[in-house]
Amino acid sequence: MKTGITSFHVARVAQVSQSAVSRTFTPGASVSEGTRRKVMEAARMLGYRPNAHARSLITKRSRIIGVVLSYLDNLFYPIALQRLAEHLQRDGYHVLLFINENPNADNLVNQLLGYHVDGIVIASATLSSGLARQCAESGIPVVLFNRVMARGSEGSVSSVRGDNLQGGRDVANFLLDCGHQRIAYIAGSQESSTNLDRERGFRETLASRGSRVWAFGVGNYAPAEAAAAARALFGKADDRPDAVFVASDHMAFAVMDTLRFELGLRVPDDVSVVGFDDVPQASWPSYALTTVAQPLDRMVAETVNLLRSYLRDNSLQPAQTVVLPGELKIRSSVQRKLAPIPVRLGKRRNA
Amino acid sequence: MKTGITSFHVARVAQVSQSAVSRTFTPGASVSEGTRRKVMEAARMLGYRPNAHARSLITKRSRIIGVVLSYLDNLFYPIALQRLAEHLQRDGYHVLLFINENPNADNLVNQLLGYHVDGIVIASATLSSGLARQCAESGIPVVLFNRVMARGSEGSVSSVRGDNLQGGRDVANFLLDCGHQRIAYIAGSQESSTNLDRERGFRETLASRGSRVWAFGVGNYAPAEAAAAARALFGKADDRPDAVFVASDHMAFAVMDTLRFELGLRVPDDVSVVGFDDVPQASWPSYALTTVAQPLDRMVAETVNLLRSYLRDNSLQPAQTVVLPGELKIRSSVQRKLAPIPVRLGKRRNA
DNA sequence: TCTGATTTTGCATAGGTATGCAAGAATCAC
DNA sequence: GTGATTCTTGCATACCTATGCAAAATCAGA
Repeated sequence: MKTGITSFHVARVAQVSQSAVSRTFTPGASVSEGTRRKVMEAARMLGYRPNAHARSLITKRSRIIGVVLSYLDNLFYPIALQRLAEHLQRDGYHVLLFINENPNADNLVNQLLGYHVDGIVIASATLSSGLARQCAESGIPVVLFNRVMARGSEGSVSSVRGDNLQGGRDVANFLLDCGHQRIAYIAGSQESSTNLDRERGFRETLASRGSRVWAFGVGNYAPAEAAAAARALFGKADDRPDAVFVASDHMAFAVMDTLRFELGLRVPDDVSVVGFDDVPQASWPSYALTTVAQPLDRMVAETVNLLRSYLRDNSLQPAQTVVLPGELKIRSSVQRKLAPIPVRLGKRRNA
Repeated sequence: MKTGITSFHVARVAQVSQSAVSRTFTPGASVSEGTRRKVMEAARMLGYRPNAHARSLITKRSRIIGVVLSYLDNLFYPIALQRLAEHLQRDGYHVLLFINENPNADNLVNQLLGYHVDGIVIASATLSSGLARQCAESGIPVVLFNRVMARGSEGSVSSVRGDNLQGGRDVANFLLDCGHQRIAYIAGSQESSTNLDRERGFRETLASRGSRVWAFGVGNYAPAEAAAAARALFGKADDRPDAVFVASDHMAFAVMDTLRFELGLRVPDDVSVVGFDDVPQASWPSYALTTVAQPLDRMVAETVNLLRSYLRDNSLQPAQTVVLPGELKIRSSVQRKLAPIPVRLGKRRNA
């Protein structure tokens, strides 16, 4: 029962030519109902499956999408990956997974190009932007997922992302509206565009309302580092922040645990906490984390749409940037020190 | 800058034959240092990469491993996937991802076989066992990850898994040793081998020590269903269980949240909770979940080892079953009602 | 310098499929 | 029944690389 059955074997059994077999398995090709039946019957008997490599060699389409990720322990990415793979599978495409362990991913992209993938989705925050451009130059559509190109190469590849800038603004407005005075920020990776945008929107809005970031730490999107940052910011009893915006839910959980179980602080009574992403755990009662929900479903759908449009006519289409609005999910991790005020109304009022 | 550069183009530029180009990119082939340099130089200039499809067409090795998963929201699987991909990448292999949405994965396996993958890892609990055997018959090594074949086809494919049976026993012994009397069980998917083994070890050990499962619910490995089961088991005030073993951490978190925030029960004071897997969250202070740690690293390493041995000499090797011991991680989600007793000592004592 | 051993190189082909082209079969209109 | 039209079919070839084989080049030894 070796896997050496080719279209020629099927052709012989079905008493037709190899072309007929090929056409039977090519959607839209011209085959009569009679031969189609004969071929299908023979193929079923022999256990024949068209060789995808031979097929893509001649059609120049592999029906494979390369996906680059750097870590999967933050649930945001596994869920995105799952949805993406499901979408693509429905269209007959499949995901070839690349884990970007060390920062220099140049070796990785070479392998990727060797597979002649039909498209590339980069959902990692640690890829060099030059690398992404190199992919685009090979004629393969590249979509950055939840990421934007570094300054200077914005126009070279497409990107789909949530509105991190506005998300940061919304958090700032919400915390000020709730009456918080000493607001801290715990950053993600300092080089990632997600963190930069969230931080900028946050800082600008605080400034525009006469406030500022009271204390600052860096978590690098790693829970352990975020916990350490929380210890540093909240360890001393005097002038402790009364609220903290953490650049991702994944870090925010670690921060909350550190505040509660290590430092003996209550959330939200002593400290309010806000996250970003709205991963499933954020809604679990243990955390009930107020957070900016990323429009994950729409992000995946837009990513697939972009790829589809590039694949349909592979003429050089201009790179597109899709920015989708998020939504502030208000849960009980933030204390309302002032009487409830409709969010986003008192925009010019001082805190 | 199209991607149509072949070994012939490189050969012309480097003033050598196409064979020389091919040999330069084939490890171990016979090329002189001079031609190798010329070829590498020309390849670099033209941006040449060997076409993986043409290569696998002739070598009959795709260097692709198909991985079948059905869901990624339980962190156990994304982390396993990441480790697996990293291991394989180091060996020059890559992961082609298949998400098994609907139970009838027959369509899925056809596509898989079409890619002529070098191996298949099935890490999903919802694949039909007949399907797995069909893969094995095609001459492609199959490894079941964290899963065992259904009865009747045990010998057809290899499997790597933690010792679920012993894990269930350990939990039973530990809960009895701690003095619990009314012990409940919330099951995973009733068809999955993981759940069946955990449940069997648990029940048998309870029985051998004169106890039994006091109450029973089914969570199907889904947090929402597990929460519903917890409501049903603990909703009434009289004869409430004093401990519950939940078949996975992922469900156990939902159970703990339901107990604490919906039913107003304290963990572990009112109810002790034990999980299975030891995903990262289990050690977070909010849960501090006592659980059976799966030997994830060793499971991945053994999976890669099995695949490697099959790939090295593709003669038909017998299917192997690797069972790796887990470890009970004792945290604060279980109350010790009796004086501390060394675990696993009083095995024959009645509860 | 010559001989034999060894390494390097090029030629030619195989691997499995899709597809343009022309010929053959079927259908249709009359 | 005939000619025009559309559908099917088979032939031949292209896609790109790896590799067996034999010729050529290089090397070692005297």
